[in-house]
Order: sequence, then C-alpha cells, then structure tokens
Amino acid sequence: MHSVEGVDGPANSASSSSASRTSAGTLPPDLAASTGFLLGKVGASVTRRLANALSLLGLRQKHFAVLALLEDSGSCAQQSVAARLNLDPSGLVSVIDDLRRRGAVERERDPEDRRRHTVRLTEVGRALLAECRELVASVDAEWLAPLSEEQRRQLHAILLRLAEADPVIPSPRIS
Amino acid sequence: MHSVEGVDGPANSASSSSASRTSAGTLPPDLAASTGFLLGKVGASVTRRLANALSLLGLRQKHFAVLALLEDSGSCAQQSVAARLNLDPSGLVSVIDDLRRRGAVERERDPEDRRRHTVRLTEVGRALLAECRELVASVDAEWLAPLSEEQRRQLHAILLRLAEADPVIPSPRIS
DNA sequence: TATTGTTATACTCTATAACTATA
DNA sequence: TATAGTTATAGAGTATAACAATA
Repeated sequence: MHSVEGVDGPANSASSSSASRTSAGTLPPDLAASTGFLLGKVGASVTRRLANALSLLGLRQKHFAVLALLEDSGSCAQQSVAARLNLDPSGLVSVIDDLRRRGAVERERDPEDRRRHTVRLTEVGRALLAECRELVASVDAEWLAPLSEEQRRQLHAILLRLAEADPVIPSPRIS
Repeated sequence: MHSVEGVDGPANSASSSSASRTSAGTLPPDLAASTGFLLGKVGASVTRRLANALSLLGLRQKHFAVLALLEDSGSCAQQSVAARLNLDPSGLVSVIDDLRRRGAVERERDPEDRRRHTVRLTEVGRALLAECRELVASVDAEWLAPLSEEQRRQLHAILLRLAEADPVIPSPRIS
C-alpha cells in the first residue's frame, strides 16, 4: 500500500461522504482535536497563499501592512509604524526602502525632531494599496469558498475577538 | 501614544462596536477586514504558544505530530509518516532521532524490504504523547478563553472544514 | 534503474546588538 | 546620556539536492 494519492485524479468533486482522502483527512485524531493545531496549520496555509498573491506585486505582507497603516493614520514616524504593527524597527527599514524605491511612500525628516523620519503615503502608494486590497480580497474569497456565508461571518467575528484579546506577541519570545 | 495595550483588561466583552484599543484594535481597517490576514496572525500567535508549551517537554510540534500519528496508525515506515503528515522525509530524520533518543519510539528494519525503517511507539512514547495532549489541551483552553462555548464549537468545525478542503500545501511552493 | 532513508548545503526569516546622528 | 533610525550578524527553520544501501 504505497499510493493513497489519486494525485491528479480529482474526478470526484464530492465533498466528504465518508473517508474522502484529501490529504488533511489523514490527520490523526489528536491533531484534529486541537483547535490550536488546526488554526496554526490553516493559518500557515492562508499566509502562504497571501504571500504568493502579493508576490505578484513584488510585495510581502509587511508592505501591505505598512501601506494600510499609512493610509489609515496619515504621516507617521517610522518608530510608531513599527510599534503599531508590532514589528521590529530594524526589519521595517528594508520594507520602507522598498516602498520608497517604488515611489509608494515618501520620507522626510521631522523638523521638530530631526532624528525622526516621517513617512507618508503617495498617490502611487494609494494606488498600490488598492491593488493589494483587491488581491487580498480575492485570495480570501478563494480559500473561504468551502464555508457558508454564515460561517464566514462567524469566523471573521471570532478572529477579531481573538486578535483583540491577544497581546499580539510580535516576536519577543513569551515567558 | 506608547501604551495601547490594556493587556489583560478584557472588560468589554462586546463584539466589535467601535474602536476598543487593545493592541489588535490598532490594526488598520484594511488589515482587520481580511479574514486571511487575521487568520494568519492569530494562527502564528497560537503556534507560538503551542511551541512554547511543548518546549517544556523538549519537543516541537513535529514530535507531537509524529507521536500522534504513530499511536493512531501503529507501526509505519518513515516515508509514510512523512507523507501522511505532509512533511519532508529529510526533516523527519532528526525528529525521529530525537524521539528515539528518549526511548519514545523504536525503529527496526522491515524484513520484507530492508530499505524500510519501521517506526513504532513505545510505552514511554505513549506516556509522552499523553503529556503532550494534556499540554496542548491546556494551551487551547487558554487562548480560546475569550470565546463562548458556541464560538469554540463553530471555530473548530470551520477549521476542520477548511483543513479538509486544503491541499495542505506542505512546503512545495504553490502554483 | 528506482526507492528508502540519510546527510549536507543553501536560503529565508527573524532577532540581537552594534553603530550614527541627533537630542 | 538617551532616542530614531540604520546596518550587520547570528540563529532557527526549511527546502534542495547529492549520497548510500537496498531492491
């Protein structure tokens, strides 16, 4: 018994009568029983899809996040961008460099405190953000397809709740 | 505005009326609007918690997964373990080595095909798995706390559905 | 020649910390 | 001395490919 994989024979579009052997169906009970384990797996998969889609624009999630933040809150010192997105200031540098190279953001020194670099979204950046938004929405639509309308609403509400309660643990290892 | 973190003050159990500013509350609308983005973030956070908990046993998720699989399906050739868990055979080696060093699994050559190494769970491994299970359950209970009983059921059902539909995209880059 | 398991290599991502320029 | 930003370095994690033993 070597090949359980129909590989590319997806003839049966059937959902899941009994033991349909889509790869995930083989998860041992202990793993399928843990909501956290499942969430981690599905989350990683979705993140991969998102990354893949954004790569079409030559961007990664961080770029999207920065663009979205800047549109939301206008000009920002780099430090506060990092703080609000819970990511390392050092890691932010290359992201902003990338965006600047594409003309998506502009950077100027803050006259009041010349140590600060204020970052601002340009029109190009706004347009780029719009592209991202569209792309992300289409990715969401794709992987959410197996769910009912109601389930999608439930999931979104649940995730908002969880994100809200989470200290977000950006990178510093926990306890 | 440095501290937006109410940290553990989840006083308002309200769903999402306006702009409650727990760290995640600062997420720009575009990000909070994407279920995928949220799922990725929350998934990463949970994965971190899980990893942190399992590290108390000196294990990682992969170890847990292998133990769970072996209990579920008995002896297995390494290759089929890798296949069923959708992970790289080469990456599996060190995991099984670790488990073997702790006496959690035993490995013998398959007499019928001496290329195969059959892996089997020991009593020690069964006990270790039980510890993992308990640990994982407690982590789940912790981060699921903000949700109602019904929401937890909803989330689990939704994740199972999504995992089922996902080709699981283990590592090979998509498309 | 194909397959199982293993080892070794390279690549990505991220975290730490060292450095500069301002204050 | 402390802070904003930057650069450089090291580490974990993972994927690829080369390898040995067996079929």
